[in-house]
Amino acid sequence: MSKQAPTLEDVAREAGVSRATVSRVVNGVRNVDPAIQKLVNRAIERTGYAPNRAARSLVTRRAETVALVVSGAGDPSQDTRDTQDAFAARAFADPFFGRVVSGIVGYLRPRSMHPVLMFAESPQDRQEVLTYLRQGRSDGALVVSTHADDPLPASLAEAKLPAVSFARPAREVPLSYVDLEHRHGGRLAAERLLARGCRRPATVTGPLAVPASRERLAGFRDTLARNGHPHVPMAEGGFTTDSGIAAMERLLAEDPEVDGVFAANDLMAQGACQLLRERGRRVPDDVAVIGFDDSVVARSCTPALTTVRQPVEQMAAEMARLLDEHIRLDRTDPTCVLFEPELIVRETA
Amino acid sequence: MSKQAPTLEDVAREAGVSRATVSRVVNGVRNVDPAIQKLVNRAIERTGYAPNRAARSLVTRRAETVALVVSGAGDPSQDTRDTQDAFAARAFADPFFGRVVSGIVGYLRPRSMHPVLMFAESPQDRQEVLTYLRQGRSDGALVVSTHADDPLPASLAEAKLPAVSFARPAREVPLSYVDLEHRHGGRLAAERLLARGCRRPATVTGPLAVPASRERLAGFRDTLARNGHPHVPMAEGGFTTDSGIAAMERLLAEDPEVDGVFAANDLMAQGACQLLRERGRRVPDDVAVIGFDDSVVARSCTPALTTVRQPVEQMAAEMARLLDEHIRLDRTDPTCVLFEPELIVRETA
DNA sequence: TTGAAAGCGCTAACAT
DNA sequence: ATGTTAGCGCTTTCAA
Repeated sequence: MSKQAPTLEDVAREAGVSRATVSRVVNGVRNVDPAIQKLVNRAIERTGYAPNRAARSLVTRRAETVALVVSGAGDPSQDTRDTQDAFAARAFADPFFGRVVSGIVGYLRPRSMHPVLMFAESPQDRQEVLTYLRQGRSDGALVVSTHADDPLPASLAEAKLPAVSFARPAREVPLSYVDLEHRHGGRLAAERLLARGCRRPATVTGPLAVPASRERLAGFRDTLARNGHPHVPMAEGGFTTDSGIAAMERLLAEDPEVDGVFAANDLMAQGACQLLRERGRRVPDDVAVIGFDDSVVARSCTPALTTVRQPVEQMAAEMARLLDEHIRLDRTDPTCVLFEPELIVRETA
Repeated sequence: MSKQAPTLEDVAREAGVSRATVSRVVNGVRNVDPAIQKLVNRAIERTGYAPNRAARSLVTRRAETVALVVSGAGDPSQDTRDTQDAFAARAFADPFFGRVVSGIVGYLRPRSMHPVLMFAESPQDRQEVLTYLRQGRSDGALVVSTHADDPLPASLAEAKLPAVSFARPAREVPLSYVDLEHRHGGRLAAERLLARGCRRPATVTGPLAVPASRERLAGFRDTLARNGHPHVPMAEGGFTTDSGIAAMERLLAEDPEVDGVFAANDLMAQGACQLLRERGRRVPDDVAVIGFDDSVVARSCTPALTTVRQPVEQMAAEMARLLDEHIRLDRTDPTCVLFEPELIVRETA
């Protein structure tokens, strides 16, 4: 820098008061004479003062920053640079992630906290996250796991670092999380198909390693079983459009007469619709399709997707709120907050 | 915290050396006796020491953090919470953004620098970004503008804050940037269509307010004009699949005989393909389609998209490298780095 | 209500 | 090669 940034000292001199007083004004502490307050504010303006975060953090012990960690399964063998890059891109490919960020930023920003983006795929990566937090670079972590057996939540809990996870950690880990009543979501989908008079329902599931996938499936199946459908054809997908296409193809091979499909997310539902049309089925007249999430594609694709809404933004905001609470209260018992899904009826079912 | 985090002092005591020596070991400074080094490292391990970032930043004047700013047009009237949330989600909806993040993280991470995510849509937001940087919370900014007339680059330049923009700032701003030779990209697409023997080419452009869109169009048009196609039907899109569908519909209305389409990004190309098939055209037999970007959808959609590749990850990494350089050299002249597009031939053309 | 002063944990210049 | 020491800019008792 050509010119040194102005410090509290400079402002104090300019205003003819002490550092402490300026600090009080800056931090909005009461017990400051309004006249002096004005004086100081003017001095701040004149000098163009901006408080140095490092100095403040050093004493407050707060970074006013949280880590937003996208954490994968963590096969150590895959730890190449290529995979890592792809990992980041893949995470962002799902519209789901944009909504998570949206909700988090919505909460953090008014509190002038900021999210630091981190990707953790390998054990080293995860170690780095821990070190990062222990250095106080961020006050806590918001974790979005892409795999069921992500070991990060456990490490975080063990290190007693403030953290909140999106979705319940797979193993029993004493960590706060927000989640959806996935089972209810599956039930809503089943009920809708039944109400439409579907006689041959089937489902495209998410990766069965993911608990959410299993629960959506369970809710769907149980409801159908209770209504005279003991066996429901299913095909596992990978939450991508492509995998939805492939899964639908298998479903059609198993039962060419399917007339109702529940896909465990919108991307796969979209893929299913696409394949059905290619195979000459009209949606929803021949086959009804229900998605999950109510992501942006649900609204924008044609025909518009009937889907089970997951209030991702709200969930993400709640995640941030919980973390904030843990940080400020310095230690809180693990809390979990569950959200209810909602059926959004559009054109496909 | 129940237990105070160990400090340099603690480690020094444990190892029986001075703070300075521990600091040297931690920072890998030479001139340290290997024996003592070992001693210190053991002490670090025993105490579980992690250097406090705030303290270090206070003296080094580095946050080891950069702001990754997604910056919009900034109509002050739209400054509602809803719009903001949508803004974040929208930015992430484009696979382009995931690639940018990928490239940036790929560069930053090995240098243990971290990106802080920020969205700037309103004037207040932009002011916040400036304040944030002036507080030293990040060492510089990587700016991805979603609109041509984004005023942030100018403010950054004026404040002499280290910053690099993705794409040339609209007005003449003395700021570093990386960009693509968009014109060449348009030319590649035109040449491909000509080589295939297309006689009635048309194009779906990006938003014409975006310089990149205009340049791709210019390159496409100029090349065709030089080859006997003075007039080329065009329809403006908005870089989304939907807008691609709508634009293709208009194009078909203007000339039902089109046999070659250049779309200014892959999402729109995908939309165009979709509509063409719905209208009974085979792709590429009846109509050839060329996209732009070579994003993940290009590879995954069927038929796979022939497209003009933009090396987004490399560009983003270069952006980070430039910023890093500016930060370390403390002041560098604005630099621009241009990348060359490349035609990727797949199935649609 | 305001000021003086201690100290947060670290790096770096200087001394040894 | 190692130790001593002076701050970095801020918040926060404690006095006044």
